[in-house]
Amino acid sequence: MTIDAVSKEFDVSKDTLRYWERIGLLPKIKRNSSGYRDYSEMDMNWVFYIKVLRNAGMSIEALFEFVELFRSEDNTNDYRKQLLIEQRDLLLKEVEERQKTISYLSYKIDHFEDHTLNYENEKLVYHAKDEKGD
Amino acid sequence: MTIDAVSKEFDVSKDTLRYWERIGLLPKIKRNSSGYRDYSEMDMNWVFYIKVLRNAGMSIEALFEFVELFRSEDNTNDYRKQLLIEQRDLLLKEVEERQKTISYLSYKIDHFEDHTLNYENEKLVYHAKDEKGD
DNA sequence: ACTTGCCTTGAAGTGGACTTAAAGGTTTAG
DNA sequence: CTAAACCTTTAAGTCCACTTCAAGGCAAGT
Repeated sequence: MTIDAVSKEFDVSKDTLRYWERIGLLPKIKRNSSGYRDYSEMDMNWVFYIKVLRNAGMSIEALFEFVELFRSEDNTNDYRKQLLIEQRDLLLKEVEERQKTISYLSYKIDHFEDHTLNYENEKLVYHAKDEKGD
Repeated sequence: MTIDAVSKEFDVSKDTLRYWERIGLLPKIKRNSSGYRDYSEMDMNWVFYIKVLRNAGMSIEALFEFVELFRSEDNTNDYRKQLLIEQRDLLLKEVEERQKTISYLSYKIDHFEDHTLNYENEKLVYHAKDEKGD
């Protein structure tokens, strides 16, 4: 598959695909007789994988660990699975943080009329455990 | 309150506090006789507010709109409230995206044994709940 | 053959959000 | 009084993740 097709298939710019390959996130892509990239099925899987995890906010740095672990022979599946679990839990924590801000904003919206900014009160609201307290 | 105290109270570096003020996210902070910053209660409210929204991933750009709207006289509360709602909904969407990746990772974890990377299948998994697809 | 447009590379540039440096004034402990 | 430990400013530097540029090779239409 050509770089243009892959770019369209996954909605990732051609430059980004070349960049990911250059820094080693993607493996060296095979070339056709003209030196153009020809992506294999496996390459596409990696593009999908990397895109999903990048979209979820995983850093390039973290993705290196990921990619390395899944490519190297001398790692057990248990270890790989553990990494997946770790990354999921990391994402879960991040989502929890976002949720806190969302309910804080909801509080501000619901109590808009009596709102005068007061960080001491709002700190309490912000850090209140997920109880729909009014 | 001194810059050092504010920095500690909100866990935001002094440099960042000066930076936020310089670019206009924070108002001009009053100075004491030595020219040192002396943060008022209102200033602290803004620090809290900005910190919460930054932590939630809101860009400086978006925060400008926010701050301006809440500072200017000629805007109705309705308009301000609308902005809060918009920002909350934006955050909600982002969280939904993250959730999708979380359940995708959960799927990968649960089906680890029979896993061979295959983006066509996994795309389906990833977009399972989200009928629209791309 | 020419033109248009896609592909290649390495290097340099961009944008966002700080962070650090340099040079100096102020406060406080001994 | 002196030195450490604060504070001030403006300007330059850093980090991340691309993105754009420059110079050229390859391919398809007319």
